[in-house]
Amino acid sequence: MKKNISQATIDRLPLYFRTLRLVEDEDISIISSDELGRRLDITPEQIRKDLATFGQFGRKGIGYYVHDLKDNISNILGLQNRWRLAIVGVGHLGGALANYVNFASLGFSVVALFDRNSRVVGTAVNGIRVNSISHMKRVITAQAVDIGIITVPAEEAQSVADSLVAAGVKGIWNFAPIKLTVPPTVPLVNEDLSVGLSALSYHMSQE
Amino acid sequence: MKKNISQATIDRLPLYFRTLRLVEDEDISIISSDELGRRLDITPEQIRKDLATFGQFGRKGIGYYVHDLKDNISNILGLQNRWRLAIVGVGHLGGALANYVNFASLGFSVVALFDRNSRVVGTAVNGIRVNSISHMKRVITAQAVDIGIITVPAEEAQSVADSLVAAGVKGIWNFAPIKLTVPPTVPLVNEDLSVGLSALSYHMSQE
DNA sequence: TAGATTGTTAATCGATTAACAATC
DNA sequence: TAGATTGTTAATCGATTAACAATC
Repeated sequence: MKKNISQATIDRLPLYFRTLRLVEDEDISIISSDELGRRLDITPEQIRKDLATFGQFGRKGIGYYVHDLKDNISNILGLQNRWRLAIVGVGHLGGALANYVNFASLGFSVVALFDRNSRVVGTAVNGIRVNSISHMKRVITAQAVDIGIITVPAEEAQSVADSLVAAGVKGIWNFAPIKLTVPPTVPLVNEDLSVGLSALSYHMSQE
Repeated sequence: MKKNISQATIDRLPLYFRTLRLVEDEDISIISSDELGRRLDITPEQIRKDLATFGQFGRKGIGYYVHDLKDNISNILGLQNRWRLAIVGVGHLGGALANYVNFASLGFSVVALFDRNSRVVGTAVNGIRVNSISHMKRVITAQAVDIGIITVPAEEAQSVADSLVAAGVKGIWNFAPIKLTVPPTVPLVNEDLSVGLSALSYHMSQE
């Protein structure tokens, strides 16, 4: 499928998904774009437009069936793939991500950990043994890893990205504050935490 | 100052800042929008437009003085304020943020930690003692905390946000996957990690 | 001077918002 | 039927890109 879907729309889908799960837990079976918008501070028009990009999920005069819409969004986001994750760099942040419970509830599972430091290799985090980076290719193949998460210092990030690509991962989630170069066939999402914090600082400094 | 500056522009400033620091370390004193754009995969026109929003920092025919531009961006972002941070929720993620070295290099310092769990209260993380949430107001005042970081489960996040606002923080950085309601005078930035990971999943699922 | 490069104005592109016909 | 609500088209708004005069 090759439509032109904006990143803004894609980034709102997880918010819809998250809210539909909460609504479902409240035993509400139908929701309007109005109510969904109210819960997220997003206009109902925006929500209908976003959803209409992917199909007709609602019923005129009624609203959206919560369970159906949730499943549809899950499929649009590709969550049914139950992606397998590897974390490279088991420092504080990598270790925290290895323990992050919200991933599991979205169908992701952490199946491999890597670190360069021989003092960390061999230890276990959340029940997962830490491997040496030098064994990356073998372990990633054996564990059928889909996504590589980079939580190493910026200086090492490009070399880790290269190794991950060579090992055959299908996507990269990068926490290192540096621009990575990867083949266009490998989707890359950057999660530079200092961007958000700096933006907050900016807003706090205004008037 | 009350111009209408887009969030997209604000989010690019930390990238410029980060790159200027690297460039400065390479002992390069002048850089063109072209070279800066090449290093970040951003068009030079975009960079000039972003910077022109805040003033005239370059010299026609020459480029930008790296050190000056870096300082100007730092001031625009309000980093000279050297904000003081408190982290509420010392689980894996909160603990990782308490140890995150990149914050210090941007002028932020973590000065207080809070947790609800009495087994965690009294322990120290990165040399900082964990306080009970019930002492939030007193400690935040005493430590002159500017920014509250929320790393508690979603169910507790709104109540923590309310307490932080009541205690007088000037801004909130929220990692809990839930929409928070805060007064318009308190800037709020959401850092929902599952958004980025879900977006990656989406892109990996396309064709 | 000739070449390089900014700052700014104009043109284009894309995303959001508004309006409303369709229909439950 | 009357009221509610979607899906979609049209209008608006805002951000990016292109062009170029100014000038180092």
